[in-house]
Amino acid sequence: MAKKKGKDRRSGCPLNASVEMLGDRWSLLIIRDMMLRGARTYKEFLECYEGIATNILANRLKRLMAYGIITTQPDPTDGRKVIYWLTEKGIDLAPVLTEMVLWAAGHEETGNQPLVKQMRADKENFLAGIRERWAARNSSCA
Amino acid sequence: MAKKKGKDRRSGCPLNASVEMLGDRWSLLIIRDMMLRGARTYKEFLECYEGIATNILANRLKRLMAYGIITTQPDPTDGRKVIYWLTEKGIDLAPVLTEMVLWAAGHEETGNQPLVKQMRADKENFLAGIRERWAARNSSCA
DNA sequence: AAATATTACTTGCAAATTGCAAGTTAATAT
DNA sequence: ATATTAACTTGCAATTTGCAAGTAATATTT
Repeated sequence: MAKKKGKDRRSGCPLNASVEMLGDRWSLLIIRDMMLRGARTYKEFLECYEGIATNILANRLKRLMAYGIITTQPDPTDGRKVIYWLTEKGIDLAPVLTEMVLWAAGHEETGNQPLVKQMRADKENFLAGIRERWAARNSSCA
Repeated sequence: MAKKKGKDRRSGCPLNASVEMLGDRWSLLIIRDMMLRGARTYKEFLECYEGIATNILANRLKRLMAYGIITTQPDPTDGRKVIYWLTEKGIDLAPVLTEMVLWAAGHEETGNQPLVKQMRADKENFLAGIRERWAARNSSCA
């Protein structure tokens, strides 16, 4: 909730905004877990095996909300849980994530080759699928 | 030159590699300055108006080199200067940057609208242009 | 209904990273 | 010869991170 200092001098090129919002070690991974793995609760994020610290997770979720990339809603069936959703702005990051995955896969030995293959084989179709699943989930809980 | 701890537990999905290499406030901006603005020397990076600290810049350049994203070469006409180049792996990040710019432009008010328009109008062509200029520069100095 | 467990956090503190200012070194320009 | 420039490095304070240990509000179990 600080982050007020360097904003002005980095406002020239569009990429600055993206880096401001996503340029850290965790934000994109959280978004990936929501987009690709169906993670929706705090606990699920913690368990997504990357070993993020709980205070950092809380902080990043707040930031992503502040940037309008995710929203929350209490779980109607369990009052303890909070459900995190990708907003439209959030799901619109799918092409970015896809290109990042494809880039890494093209230059490193990476895991989850089936996913990579699917992305490479038909990117547009892959992206359409992601958005479809997102829309379906959204409509079923609105 | 540290960065040895969390590597193992984040090696499952391809995105982890990308975030490991690029997930910070500066790396992508440096790459953008090379790709889009023709920055090639230490001084040019410092002057690219984002206000990066000089020690951080040195550190990030080292990291990007260690990851094979950039290389160096002494300037043949001025022994003080070091020229930084994007490798093929580096220029392959163009689609990632482009998607990031387009994403931000679609959801925020961002600067450099002409660039955004060009990207949106014909993404493939825009990317081809970037790669072409890169190849041209490379061949003229190899 | 009381005790236990779960979920989503917060807090405190040490360790690592960042940012700023001020060097340093080697090569060029004057 | 002297001053300037380019590419860093160093020292140190401030911020951020990561870990361990809470806490508060439900839900579940006995």
